[in-house]
Amino acid sequence: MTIPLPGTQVRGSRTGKPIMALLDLVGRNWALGILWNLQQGPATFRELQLRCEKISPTILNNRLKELKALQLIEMASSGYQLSVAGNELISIIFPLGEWSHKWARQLTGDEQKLQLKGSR
Amino acid sequence: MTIPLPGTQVRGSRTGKPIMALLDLVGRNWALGILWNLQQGPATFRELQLRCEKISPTILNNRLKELKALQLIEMASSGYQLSVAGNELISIIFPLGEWSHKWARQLTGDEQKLQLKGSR
DNA sequence: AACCGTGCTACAAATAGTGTAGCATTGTCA
DNA sequence: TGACAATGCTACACTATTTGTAGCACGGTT
Repeated sequence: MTIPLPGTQVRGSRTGKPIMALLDLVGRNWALGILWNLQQGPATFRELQLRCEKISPTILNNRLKELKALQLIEMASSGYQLSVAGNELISIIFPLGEWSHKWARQLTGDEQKLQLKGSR
Repeated sequence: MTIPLPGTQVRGSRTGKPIMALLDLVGRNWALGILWNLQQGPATFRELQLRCEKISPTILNNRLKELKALQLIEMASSGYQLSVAGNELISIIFPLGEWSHKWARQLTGDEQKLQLKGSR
């Protein structure tokens, strides 16, 4: 998979509008999960595997490469950690944590309305 | 693909913490892109296909089903539109639009440091 | 030298996404 | 009424991505 560098053609946009590059990036499985888990502090490769419960090393490595190339994370002696930009990104997204609880309460409140089966 | 209902086991978390369900959801290709494009107002299925430049009807339909089940969008006479919750989600994420420009400028500024090839 | 723990790769199987074609339904309008 | 167009959406074959397990290569320790 190519790295969604803003300004180049990315999945979902030939114009390469930065937001589209960003949405391509975060639309990749685990990308946000990795950043989210790095909030708790730097982690080694294996530590990250644990924090992300069920990530495979292949995909962890792919995402790390992409996030590194896009300068959202960096490797220090203590392991992988958020870069300045990565921190900014996470802090924008941070309110999602609290919002998701409210959303979850609302959803399970009217569970009976959901069609959970046959989603594919 | 199963719908990442908070409270159930989702990709990346057996505990089903709401934030993990949410990250699973937005980590799916096009999920955020669809919500983003709905900001401009309601759209029919075909209109959405156009706004999302290159989405296939199969995946558009899958994402719409998921987003509907999770009550982030709803269908009205004018087409698909953001629900109240969907609007909240998007407004949290909205600052990403501006941030992505800054990020893009910074990235292209030190382009020579990137290894763009061989990312996979 | 034998033993860690590390980052990371190989590889086959499973899963997800793409792109084109087109079906079924509804609403127009002659 | 019947041809036509637009809609939501599915079929299907192909390709791309992810998963999960195994394990290699390297740099410390003991």
